[in-house]
Amino acid sequence: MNDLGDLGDPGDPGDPGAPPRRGRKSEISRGQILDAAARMLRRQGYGNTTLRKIAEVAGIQAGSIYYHFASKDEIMDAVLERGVRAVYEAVRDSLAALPAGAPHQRRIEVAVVAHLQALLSHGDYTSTSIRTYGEVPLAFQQKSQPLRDAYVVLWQDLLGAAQAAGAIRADLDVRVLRPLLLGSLNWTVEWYDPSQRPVEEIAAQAVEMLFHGVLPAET
Amino acid sequence: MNDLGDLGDPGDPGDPGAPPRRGRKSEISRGQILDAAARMLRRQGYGNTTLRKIAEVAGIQAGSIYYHFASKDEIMDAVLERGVRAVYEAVRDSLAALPAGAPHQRRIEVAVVAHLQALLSHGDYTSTSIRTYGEVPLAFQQKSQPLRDAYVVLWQDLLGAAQAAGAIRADLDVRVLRPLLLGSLNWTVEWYDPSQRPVEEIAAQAVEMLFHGVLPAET
DNA sequence: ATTTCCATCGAACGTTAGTTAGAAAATTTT
DNA sequence: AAAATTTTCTAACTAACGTTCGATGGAAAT
Repeated sequence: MNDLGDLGDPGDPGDPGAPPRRGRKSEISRGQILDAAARMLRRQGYGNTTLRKIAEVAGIQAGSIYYHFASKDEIMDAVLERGVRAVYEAVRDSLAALPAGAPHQRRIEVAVVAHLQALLSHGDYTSTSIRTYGEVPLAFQQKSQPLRDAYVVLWQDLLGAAQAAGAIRADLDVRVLRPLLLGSLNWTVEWYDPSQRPVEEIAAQAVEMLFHGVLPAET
Repeated sequence: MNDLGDLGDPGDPGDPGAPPRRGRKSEISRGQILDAAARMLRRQGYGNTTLRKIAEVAGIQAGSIYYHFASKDEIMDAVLERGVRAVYEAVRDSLAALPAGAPHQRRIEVAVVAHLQALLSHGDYTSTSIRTYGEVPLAFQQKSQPLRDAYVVLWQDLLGAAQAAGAIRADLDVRVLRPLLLGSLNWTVEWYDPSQRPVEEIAAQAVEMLFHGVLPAET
């Protein structure tokens, strides 16, 4: 639910005994600001996204944002983290939902589908966290770095275990395979159009290509 | 040499009889400005790249930039176009250098290698044209659009012809295959580290995966 | 040595950015 | 309904932005 709660230090002045009062309206505005920010960040990047434009989209005044966030950077941070987290948790959970001892091939397939699904359905947050991450000041690249690293490790383990078990060709370097695969998936945010094809179709073809390649079977 | 000459409309006021004077120093500064701009654009995106920072990196004063370029947008434009052009021409030329009637599989392999090679060796220009393109005002997304479209058509034809000839599985949709493949290659600008592996190695593995997939051969 | 042109500087312009703070409006509590 | 609190607005500040322009340095041409 409150998938932002664990980074909301600013609203918590160090009084753990006090319940969060009553204020309900605040949550709504906060959400609208984040939605507006994510949308603008995705389309115009970090430097071109101004607080005044975010405020306009969110339907409030620029100064009012500071009631909810301490700075522009804090908004960026929240959007970025939410994006990675959505993808990370989707993949992690879909793997956990698999019966123990599921074949490696099936695990990889499930992870690919979950990654794509999360990426393309959470819209602006995930797209932003992919497109905008590289151009954001190092200071808060580092903030979401642990989560990003954990995600890399997740895939590395997944693929590494598969190769160790003989489910992936031994002549391929998993350290190259992984970024090539994830790059292919991540790039979909640049071209995928939901009105053209369902996500499942893209996912299915990606899995098919990944496993068997594009050459015709040699019958 | 002057690989920018064919887009240099601004410096060409419509007097084709006049030789370009003598000014040689100007070309140097112009190049330094572009290099600096490409580097900053890649790292900080469009909105965060300021003329003053570009000037600082180029070793001149902010105002001096206007002797060489009419506006900030013109610099962006030049960097962006140079990036796509480098990749487009590399792939086109490497295909043209192939003996007529080369097998489809070989043609695809050559194109992949050329794309990756150009992408990762031209550094900041190509990276910028990939990372920054999406967040730039529509006004001059359109300026390099024809070139980008031409590049898409090139790949579409390459892959389409291969499939028509039976060199690519008939059950795959080339309209999905193409962006998945190019996405995989384009994403390398985000992770590739020249000090770790030569480009050729990445290219070789990408081709191998593309053709045969990651599953072990069923012997 | 002087003139001529090229390239750069330096200081300023108007604008807009993120941010702040006190007043005003909504909302909730009593 | 009044009081207390939460949320928003308004108006301003400073800093930095892209840009302009006259003055200035330096190299080539006379």
